[in-house]
Amino acid sequence: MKPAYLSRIPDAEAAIRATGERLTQPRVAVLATLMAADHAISHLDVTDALAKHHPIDRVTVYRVLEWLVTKGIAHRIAGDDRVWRFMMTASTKSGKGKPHSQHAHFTCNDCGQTFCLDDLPPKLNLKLPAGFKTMDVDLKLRGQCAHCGR
Amino acid sequence: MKPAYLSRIPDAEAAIRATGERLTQPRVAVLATLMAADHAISHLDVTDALAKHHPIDRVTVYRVLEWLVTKGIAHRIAGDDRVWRFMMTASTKSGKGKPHSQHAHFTCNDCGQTFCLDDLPPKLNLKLPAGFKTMDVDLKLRGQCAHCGR
DNA sequence: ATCTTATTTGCGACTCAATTGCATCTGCAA
DNA sequence: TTGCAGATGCAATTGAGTCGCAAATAAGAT
Repeated sequence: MKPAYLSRIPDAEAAIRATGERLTQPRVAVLATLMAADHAISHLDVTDALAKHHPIDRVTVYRVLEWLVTKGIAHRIAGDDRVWRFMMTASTKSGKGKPHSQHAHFTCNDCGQTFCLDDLPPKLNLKLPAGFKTMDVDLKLRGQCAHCGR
Repeated sequence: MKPAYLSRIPDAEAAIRATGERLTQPRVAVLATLMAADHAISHLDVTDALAKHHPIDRVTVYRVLEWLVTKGIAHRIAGDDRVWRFMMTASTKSGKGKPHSQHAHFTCNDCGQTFCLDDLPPKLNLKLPAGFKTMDVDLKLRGQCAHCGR
């Protein structure tokens, strides 16, 4: 069976071209891998997924991932194991708009996968102490995902 | 001027005694330091704070901090710089009850300090995808704190 | 189609928070 | 006071992420 990311290569190329910057093999491969994932993945997940058909240096994976974040194509999640995980931004998935500054992540205590819950939160009106100004919100949930729950 | 944590030593001793486990100097010193902090602090902050009067090995600080977390006295926050920071749980502060499973942290983009916002959220009723069960909620805010904002 | 050049990649070395193994020490109860 | 399970200190190790630099390459210019 072929790796799932192969089918996302055309999409990845289009997204990278849209940035106006260089279209390189590592960028295409990493972005396609990210597009094929339905949950947040680590740099190591990316490296492993590409090892067979598109081997890429670890450092390059780090740099491409970081580049995707600065372009607003992906976003970075701090895991409980001190490992960064990356995921397509919801806006990129739907193909338009800028990165959502407010979103929720769900990490399964059993399988360890992190999912991005795009629909949440409907609206949380927080009352901060006087003088505090919020610029970014990140809501993290831990529990049991649908797959591990049954 | 004396270190602020000295005045919390009696409180720290009482809290440790309440766990029914051993009362040791490192545990008292680390917990008193945590009690004296109004924001989340790293293991290095603890080590430095104690360096003069109660020098403690780095590894012991790590272990005591982890022990405090398992006892529900403190909780651990994953920072954006891959460094763990620790803070008293709200329930411990008020002196009763079990660790709150739902709380908010505010990290200042300017000074880098992380504060625990106990009052929040008033209530966020999340609708998860079918089959997902939430066991823990962590809300992280980033922005500008009251001190840096003026 | 080939050349030019700014960017990007790969590799090795490095940083640093955090962890582990183990010998020594110590709080606490008998 | 003593015995010892549990805690501490120290040295070595792990592993994610970063840095410097030479080699490779994408994309516009010739």
